[in-house]
Amino acid sequence: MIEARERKDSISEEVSLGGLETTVGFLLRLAQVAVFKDLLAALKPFDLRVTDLSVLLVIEATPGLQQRVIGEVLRVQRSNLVTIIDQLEARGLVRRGPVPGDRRAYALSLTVAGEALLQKAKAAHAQHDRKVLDALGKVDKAQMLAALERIAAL
Amino acid sequence: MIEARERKDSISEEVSLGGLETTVGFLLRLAQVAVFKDLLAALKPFDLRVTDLSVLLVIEATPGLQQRVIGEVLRVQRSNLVTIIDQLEARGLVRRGPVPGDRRAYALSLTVAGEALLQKAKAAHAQHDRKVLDALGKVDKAQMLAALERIAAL
DNA sequence: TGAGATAGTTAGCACTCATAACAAAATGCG
DNA sequence: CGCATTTTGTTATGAGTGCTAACTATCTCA
Repeated sequence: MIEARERKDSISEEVSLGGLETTVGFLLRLAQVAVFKDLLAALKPFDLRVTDLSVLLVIEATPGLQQRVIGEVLRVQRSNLVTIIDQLEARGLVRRGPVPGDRRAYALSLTVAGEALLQKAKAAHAQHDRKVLDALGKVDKAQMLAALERIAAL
Repeated sequence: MIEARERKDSISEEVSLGGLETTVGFLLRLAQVAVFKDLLAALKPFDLRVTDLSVLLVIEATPGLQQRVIGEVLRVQRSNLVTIIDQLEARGLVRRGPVPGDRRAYALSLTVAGEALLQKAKAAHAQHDRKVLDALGKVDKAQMLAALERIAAL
C-alpha cells in the first residue's frame, strides 16, 4: 500500500494549475467530493447513501410528505426517487401510506425500524458534520451557508 | 415556460429539510452543481466541458506535461484522460509530442488553434468566475479558498 | 540481463442525472 | 355533468462520469 508519491518530485507542489487553484469552482468541486466521500463512509455501517439519509431526514421532519415534494426540496428527479423509496420501503424503513383525498399519491412516513436506524445514522452524520465545521476555520458558518446559497442560486 | 411553482403552497418555504438546510455539505452540493452548470453553459459556444477547459489551462501553464501528471493535479483517472485528450487532439487543439528519453509518454502542448480557442474560453470563464465571486458577498475569497481546501483534505 | 515498475490504452461496470412516455387519478372549465 | 388538462407515480432509456482490472510497450535498476 505504499503510495507512489515520491517519484522524482512531489508534483502538486511543482506543477501549476494555470490559475485553477485560485478558483472557487475548482475547489468547490474538490471539497464537495471530499465531503460526500467522507459522509458515504460514515453511513456505510447503515448501508445508506447520502441521498437516502437526506430522504429519511426530510420524511422525519415532515411525515406524510409526497414523493414529488421530497424530490423538489432535495433536487432529485421524481422518477429517480421511485427507486430510492422502493429500496427504503423494501428494507422496511419507510412506509408508503395513502393520502386522504388523493389516490395517486403516497404519504411517506418512517417505520419504527426506519426511525431507529435514522437515529443511529444521525449520530454518524453529526460526527461527520463536526469534521466539516472544524475545517471551516475562520470562516463563519452562517456566512458560509449564505454564500453557498447565493452561489447555488447563480 | 410557466413554472409549476404555484401549486397550493410554495413548498421550499413550508417544508422543513430536517436540518439539511443548515448543513455545509448539502449546500456545498447545490453550489457545486450550480457552478458547474453555469460554467458548462458558458463554455457551450466553444464545445468544451469543464474538464476540457481545466486540461487546456494546465497544459498552457506547463507545456510538455505528461497525461499522468495532468490526471494527478486535476484528480482525473489517467484512463479517463485518454478519451479527453483523444478528443482534444482530434479537434486539433492539443498535440501529443514525444518525450525525450521516454517513448511511453507524451509531451502535451497546445496547438495554435488550441491556444486561440483557449483564449476565448478563458474570457468566458472569467465572466463566469466573476459571477461566482460576486455571490461570495461578505466572505473573503482567500478565506473561502482556504476553507474549501481544508474541507477537500478531510 | 531480468524482475519489477510505469505510461498509456482498452474494456467493462456502477452510479448519478435527465428525459420521454404512460396509466391512473385529480382538477377545472364550459 | 362531461371532457380536456394537469398531476403523481412509474418505467424505460440514454448521457455523463468515475473506478477498476488487465494489457502492451517501455523504462529502471539491481
